[in-house]
Amino acid sequence: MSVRVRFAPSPTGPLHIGGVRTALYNYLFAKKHQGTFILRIEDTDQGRFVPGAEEYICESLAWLGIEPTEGPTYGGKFGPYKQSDRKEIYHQYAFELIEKGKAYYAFDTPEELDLARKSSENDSFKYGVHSRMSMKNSLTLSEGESKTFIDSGDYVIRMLIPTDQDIKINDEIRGEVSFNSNELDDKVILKPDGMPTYHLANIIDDHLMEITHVIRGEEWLSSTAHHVLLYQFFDWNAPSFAHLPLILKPTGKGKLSKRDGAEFGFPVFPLTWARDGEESFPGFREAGMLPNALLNFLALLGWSPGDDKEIMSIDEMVELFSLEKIVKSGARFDIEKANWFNQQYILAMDESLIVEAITNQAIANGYDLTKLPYCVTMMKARVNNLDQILKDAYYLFEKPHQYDNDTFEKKYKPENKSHFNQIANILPEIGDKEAYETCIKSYISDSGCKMGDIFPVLRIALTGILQGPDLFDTFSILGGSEAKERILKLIN
RNA sequence: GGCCCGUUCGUCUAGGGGUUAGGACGCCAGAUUUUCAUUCUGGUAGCACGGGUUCGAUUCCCGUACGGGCUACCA
Repeated sequence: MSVRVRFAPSPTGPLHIGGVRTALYNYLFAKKHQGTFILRIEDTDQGRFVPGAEEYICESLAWLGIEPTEGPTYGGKFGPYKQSDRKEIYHQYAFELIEKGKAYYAFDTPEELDLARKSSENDSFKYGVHSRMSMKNSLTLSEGESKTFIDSGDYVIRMLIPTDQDIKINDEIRGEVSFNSNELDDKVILKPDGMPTYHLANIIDDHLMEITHVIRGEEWLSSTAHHVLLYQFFDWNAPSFAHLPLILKPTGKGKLSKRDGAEFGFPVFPLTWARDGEESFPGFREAGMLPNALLNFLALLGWSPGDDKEIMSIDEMVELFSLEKIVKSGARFDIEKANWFNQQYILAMDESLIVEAITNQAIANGYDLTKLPYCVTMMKARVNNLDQILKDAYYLFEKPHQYDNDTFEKKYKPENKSHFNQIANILPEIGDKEAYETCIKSYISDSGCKMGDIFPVLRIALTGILQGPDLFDTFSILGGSEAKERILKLIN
């Protein structure tokens, strides 16, 4: 049987970075086994539906290069791939469970359930084996009473959890995990609006779509017992389960979430999410992160190939990937390491592609595009994300905004003023790095002044700061008259 | 609170009954560079604790502690 895995996000907003990793692992696993990677949209909660979220998910996967081959916009013969389009299917199976005596109607109002919870100790109320007979449902009410509720459509369907049963799950990552059914609640599987809950929809779809491996976050581990039971109710074979460790906040206190980006100062979404009248979130793409660097970093957050290999292409990851190598414990998100990966990818990237990538930014700033290739050559080893190049090297395109006065005062000796004037005057109008280097160095040796007195000041004159690319490269890209102007401006 | 899962340098991890416990990020130092960055070299730092099992446990078992997840008519 060929491997079929699915990534099943719900369109409630932008796709979180943890979701991206789940998608990645599913993708790697599918490719590794020449299987199929499927996208399924889990939009059973109409109240949480966010327009544009589905498009965002697809765009993110496309940007990262881990696209599904089956899904809403990708086609496939197991559709529809959006759960809201499968409502009737779930109905049919929910009623089948009622007929089989594996589920029942419940009529308790949300207020009544709330009350039951609040009046229990520590909110320990559970709608299950010990409490269902004192609640309002088709098990406790007369047939007539039940029928009245059912006819009015005011009901939910709950799964009937068996008593005293051990449910064992053989997780691909964690090994055997077991639950006792007495601790499980009678989960709602069909809501009053006619939509299924995640639990029902999920197992029906996985079965119908012939999913062989369910690879998802650890937050699902607890409810897997319910899912296994549901498979048993239907007499279906359950797929294999693999529950991934969670990606934690940098502090380790809790899983990384939506607003942690603002809290810790880095994106937690692949693409920027900005909608009118909505809270917006920055994305890695817009922050200058390369998709393969992000993937590489994410892959290693919870998995390792078993040796010391760290920089890997997607193909290499596919080759090396295995569920057994996935780590069991949660991993903190470390932006420093993500930046390092990005830097490595920038260093290895073809320079013409970098130029291409930052051209729009240069146009927006009104910069001279002919300088871009040279600028990239000079700057690429000095940044760890793409949009930092033009931010850091703005002085190659416009006059310095400000000067490092402390250093200037420390390095500039008024008695050298004439030397700077001289240098400014002998600069060739155009020339390569060597031309400027020869010109200035020979002046220095002829005049007997010290490099240490001259270079730092020239650097500040040209760029405003002390650190940056090679001084003579900077002269070359700026040209003689611009350099002269900047030198004269500073020393006068 | 209950149930479930986890715990190797600050972080991501390799390893696994006998190892100088390995790598990477970060940090520190040195080399290179007119500066910064890159690159290179070196350094810092770890098996949560307590009991077993064993000739020997970081590794296996049991507890404890700590951390995380779930505990909805959300996914």
